[in-house]
Parts: sequence; structure tokens; C-alpha cells
Amino acid sequence: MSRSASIKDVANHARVAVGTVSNVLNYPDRVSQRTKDRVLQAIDELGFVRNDAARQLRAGHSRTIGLIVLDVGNPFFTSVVRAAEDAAALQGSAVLLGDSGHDAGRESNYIDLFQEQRVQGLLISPVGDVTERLDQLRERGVPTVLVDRLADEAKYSSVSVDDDAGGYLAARHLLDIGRRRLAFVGGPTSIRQVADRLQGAQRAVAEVPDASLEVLDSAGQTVLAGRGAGDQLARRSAGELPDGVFCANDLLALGVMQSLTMLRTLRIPEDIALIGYDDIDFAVSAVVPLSSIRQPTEALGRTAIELLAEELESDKPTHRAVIFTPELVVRQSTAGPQAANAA
Amino acid sequence: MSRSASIKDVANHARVAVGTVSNVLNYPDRVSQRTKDRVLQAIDELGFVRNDAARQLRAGHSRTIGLIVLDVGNPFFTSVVRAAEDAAALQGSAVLLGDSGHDAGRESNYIDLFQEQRVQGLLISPVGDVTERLDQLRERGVPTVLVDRLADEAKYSSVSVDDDAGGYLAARHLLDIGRRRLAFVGGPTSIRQVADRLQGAQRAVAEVPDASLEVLDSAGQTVLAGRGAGDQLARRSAGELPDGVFCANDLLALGVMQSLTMLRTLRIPEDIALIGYDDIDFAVSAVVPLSSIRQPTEALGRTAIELLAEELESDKPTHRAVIFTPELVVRQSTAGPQAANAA
DNA sequence: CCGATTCTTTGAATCGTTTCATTGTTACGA
DNA sequence: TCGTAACAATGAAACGATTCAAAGAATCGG
Repeated sequence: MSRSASIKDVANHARVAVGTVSNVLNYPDRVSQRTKDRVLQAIDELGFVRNDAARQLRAGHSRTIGLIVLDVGNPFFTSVVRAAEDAAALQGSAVLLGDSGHDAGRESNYIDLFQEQRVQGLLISPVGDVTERLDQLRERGVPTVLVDRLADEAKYSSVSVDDDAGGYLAARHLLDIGRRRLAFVGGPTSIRQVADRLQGAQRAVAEVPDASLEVLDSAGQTVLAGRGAGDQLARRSAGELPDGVFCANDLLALGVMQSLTMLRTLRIPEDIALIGYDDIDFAVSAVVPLSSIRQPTEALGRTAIELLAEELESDKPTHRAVIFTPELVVRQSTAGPQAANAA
Repeated sequence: MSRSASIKDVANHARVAVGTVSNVLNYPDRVSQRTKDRVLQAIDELGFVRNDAARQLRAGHSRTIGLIVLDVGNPFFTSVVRAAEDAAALQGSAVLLGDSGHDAGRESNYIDLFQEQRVQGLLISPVGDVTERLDQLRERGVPTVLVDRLADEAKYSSVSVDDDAGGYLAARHLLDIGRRRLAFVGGPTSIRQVADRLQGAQRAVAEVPDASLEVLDSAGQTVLAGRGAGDQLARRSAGELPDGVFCANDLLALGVMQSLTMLRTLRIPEDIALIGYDDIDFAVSAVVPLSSIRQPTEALGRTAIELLAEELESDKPTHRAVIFTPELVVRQSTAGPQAANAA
């Protein structure tokens, strides 16, 4: 009902000047204990809550950071978001979250909104070509950090994950447990991530003389596409089968697993060792717990905030591109012979 | 670099008064075409962007709505959020999203933040007991709509889904395809959702004379817990087996399915028909596509925004509790005999 | 007890918009 | 040509916090 109390109301109620109330809020040391108590009591009695709009109007900038992701439903981004929020909270900022849903229009709307809100900076996993808008933002003193996308260090800071290294890790692991006839299952190689992971796998295979890598192009990156690839494998004669399969993501791997376990002709990991990518929640609770490559999402989110803080502090345009290396998670689907026996 | 342009800069550049610029922005009809053109050009040349802080300071309230969910990673909430954002955008508001992660502390922080931001209203799926804070907010003219929680209509508006009806739907469906010995698999019945779904199922079973419902209490709501329940079933002799199983959520159902398909002694749906709850993405791509109960998440999000709008418009405290009925999604895991033969 | 020093408190000015009463302009019928 | 109405444009005041120079109070050494 009643309009909320302002700092002036508090000042009147506590019989001090508005400046004193402000000092209690922002520089408690400057105020004597007696007046501080009186002011705090007044704040309590009136239920005063700072008006952030007024504060940031005066300050010229907000205490918020904009974050635009491609899909909040994707566990990868969910985790990045949470880490970013926590890191921002530590330095006293809040995160405004926008979900572009891979739509350039929504993305653009969020950039507009955040600009009107005068965010301190922007973290973005871009959809369309936003370089022009980002340049514009930077000119106006709003730095940007690209997330999950490698950027030209001359222009932006960025945090990303080395997919080539991830592919190498996965293939190397299959080779390490003694597999030699490897297969890669992955969607169109026009997707950068898929291409990089494949490239890394090829690099690992090239290091081992008698190893080979066959590429099974899957239509998409879904469980269904994986099941298709699995069915295709199961139809082959024993001599033509791979003994290690690396899938470009976990959904594909789960599909392959479904297909093989349903048909019952091939065992995982004894006949075919299987590894995915992303380490989604379902990987651990698959029929055969799935080995995978985990991306350091928390580090991504945290580092993105840190890079932004760096840009905000030094007014010199020094950018950094931080590239993280993913991590191998071994589960039963690639258990070596000894582990398989133990289980 | 340069401080961003203000409305005053635009006014100088276009050689008009500040009020005129404001009118161009907010009431274009009040301004003649000639001046409008001049002003718009100036805006363009200076790259002027409205300062939302100043605007809302003057207006006394923001154009944003706070939304606090229990877990953005949960597809249920992800979908609610997206629908709410779209509905809010239609009425010219933006949504500030907070993820409490089932943590009362985080929840409280977000309420503080949103209060400082002077959000128009709040949508919340509460963790702790926040009634006191919400009452406080309401007194200050910030209405609240509870999401996924039935509220006392005397105090709040709310949107929720009828879990009892969902349980009824699921059990009724199993009965409709001729199953009579039903089993319910679900975590501790202290969780309201679980208890309601069970209650609905019992109601359906009571309607059919020769039908029975057995309750298997699972430790949790995970795939693993489901697998445990499945293993337990598979160990029984034929006479003691249910012919229809209803799981309190899809993860449990997928676990049951994994167990049964691995052991190969019982077929789905021929021997045991299986239905879950939530209709998660994985339901459709399970080994046997899983029947499930889908919650109308888009309607939830959209309606929550609409109820909030109602409260904002009429200053009289009229609240409404909208309860949605979930929907049955039939897939192969409960296909009747004819469908099973066809497949 | 005085002057110097440190510690507290004051309150006007400021941020960038919107609002609105007022003034200026144009058009039109008599 | 004048009065009136309709239309355009003006600019000061207000929103609520922070800042900061200046005034006032307290403390201390001599």
C-alpha cells in the first residue's frame, strides 16, 4: 500500500541528515556508534530498502553483469551460469541471465535490455554475428567476454574449452586400454566442436603405429542417431568391428549403448569399449556406466567473471583468451580387462 | 571510452528541449514529423541509449519481474521460465531470473536483490518458509504469485499442477489397457508430489473392482533407485508380479526399464506395462519409448505472468489459484496388445 | 584553558529521465 | 483582421541515492 520509505524518511525518523544515513549504509566506520544505532533502528522500523535505481543513477553504472547463453536447459550452460553467479556474488555483483535459445533476435533483445540497464559488462555465448554490436559496447565502456568461443585476443577476452584436446584424451584412453580399431561417431563435421574432437582423436591415433580410426557420420547428435550407428555396427561381421568407439557426445554414446545392449551380440566394454563426451548426468546411470570427457564448466563460469573484472579494472584494452583442457572420466564402459573381471 | 550520451546531449544536438526528446521516445504522436526526424537522427548519431535507472527512478517502479525457481537445470522449470519470459515480453516487461537451488539462503538473497531493484512483482517457487517476507512485500505493493505450489487464495495467487489428477491419469491408463495388478514405485511419501500421485493412482484403482495396487517405496527418485526396484521385481515368481507399473517420475521408470531389459526375463510392455511422470526428453528415446504424464509447463509460466498482471492492475487484493491438469502421453511402454504386435 | 587535530555530521548539488503547467505557433471560421 | 481552438515545444521540478566541502564537536598536549 504505502509507498516504500526513502533515505529521507529514514533521516527524519532518526533525526539525522540524509548524508549520515548514506554513510551508515556505505561507510559505517565514519559514523559514531550512537547515531549508527539510531539510524539502523529507524531503517528497521520503516522497513527501508535501498532503491537501486537511484543508487546506480548516481553511480553511473549498475552492479549487475549480463550473461547471455545459448540454452539454459543445457546442463553445460546451467553449470556455467551457476558458477558465474557465485563468482559474481563474491565480488558484490549480480548476474542478469538471458537465454537466447540459439535465436539471434532474442539475443539482440537481451543486448538492448542489458544496455539500457547499464550492466557493468557482458558475458556472451553468441549466436549470430554480434561483433559489431560488441565493438559498439566496448567503445561505450562495456567490456565483453566471450564464453565457450575462442576469440581474437586483440579484440576480446574469452574462455573456451579445447575440444581437440578432449578428442585426443578420449582416443588416447581407448588406445591405452589396448584398443586399436577405433571408430568415431559424430554428427556433421561442419559443427566446429565435432570437427575439433575428431581431429584430436585422429592425432592420438596417429601416434600409435598399428591403430586405425574409422569415421561414422551420424545425422545428428541425439540418442536416436546413436542408436542408428549402433545398429549399423551390430550388423557387421566380427572382422569388421571396431573394438573402441568414441562418440562426439554422450547422447550418441547412450544410443549406441542402447542398441548394443538390446541386440545382446556385443558386450560393453569387453567387445567394444565406449566413451562419450560432456559427462551429462545420465552418463553415470546408464546400463553400463559411461566413460566420458568432462568439461570444466565451473572454471569457465568463474574465469569469465574474473576476466571481466580484469577488463573493468585496467582501462587499457588488454584481453586474454583462456583455454581450458577437459578431463577424462573413466567408468565401466571402458574398464580394462582386469576391472571388467573385478566387476 | 566516452561517457554515454544523455537525453540532454540529444536535445542539444537536435536543438530541441529535453522534454521533446522524451516525448519522441514515449509519445511520438505529440511531436511533429519534422522535429521527430531531427531528434531520431540525433539519437542515431550519438548512439543514445535510454538509461533505465533514471527512467525507473522517476517512474517509481521498474519494468522487470522477478522469478525465483528451485533449479534452472530442471527441464520442468526451464520450460516454465521460457514461457514466462515470452509472456512478459509481450506485455513489455523483462524477467530477472534467480535460481535458488533449493537453498533458502540463496532464495533470500534473490528476494533482497529483487526488492532493491523494485521489481513490479515476484513469481516464486519457494524453498523455505517465505510467507513472512512475501506478506511484507505485498504490503509494499509488490504482488507475488506462487509457482508450482498451491496457495491459500485468501493470501496469494498461485499456479500449480494437480498431481492427484496426474496419478489418476497414469493408473487409469494402465487399467484401460487391461492391467489389473498394478504397482507404484516412488520415493518417500513425505514428498507431497509423490504422495499426491500415489493418492490419485489409488483413487483410480478403487474404481475397478478386481484391480489392486501395491506400493514399492524407493529410497529416492533416481535412475539407480528405479533399477533397484526393477531388480526386486525381477526376482519374484511369476504369480507375484504386477502387470502394470507406475513410477513417480521418469528417472525411476527408466531405471526400472534398464533393469528389466538387462535381465531379459520380462518384456515391456507385454509382461509389464510401464509409465513414468514428467515426460522428460529422455522418455521418448528410451530403449522402449516411455509413456508418461506431461505437465503443462508453458501454461504454468504464461498464466503466472497473467495472474501477476491481474494483481498489478486491480489494486483490490483479489487472488486466484489456477490448477492445471496434466496430460497423458502414450508411447510404446504401455502400448496395448494390438499396438505391440504392430511394432 | 587554548589551539591544533581528529572525528562526526551536515545538506546542497548531482546523476538522467519523465511529467506537466506554461508558452509559443498555426489554422480556421466569422 | 481578430479570436479561438488545436497543436507543438519548452524547461523547471521531481524521483532517491551518493558525494564532498564545510561546519561543528570532541580530544589532547602543553
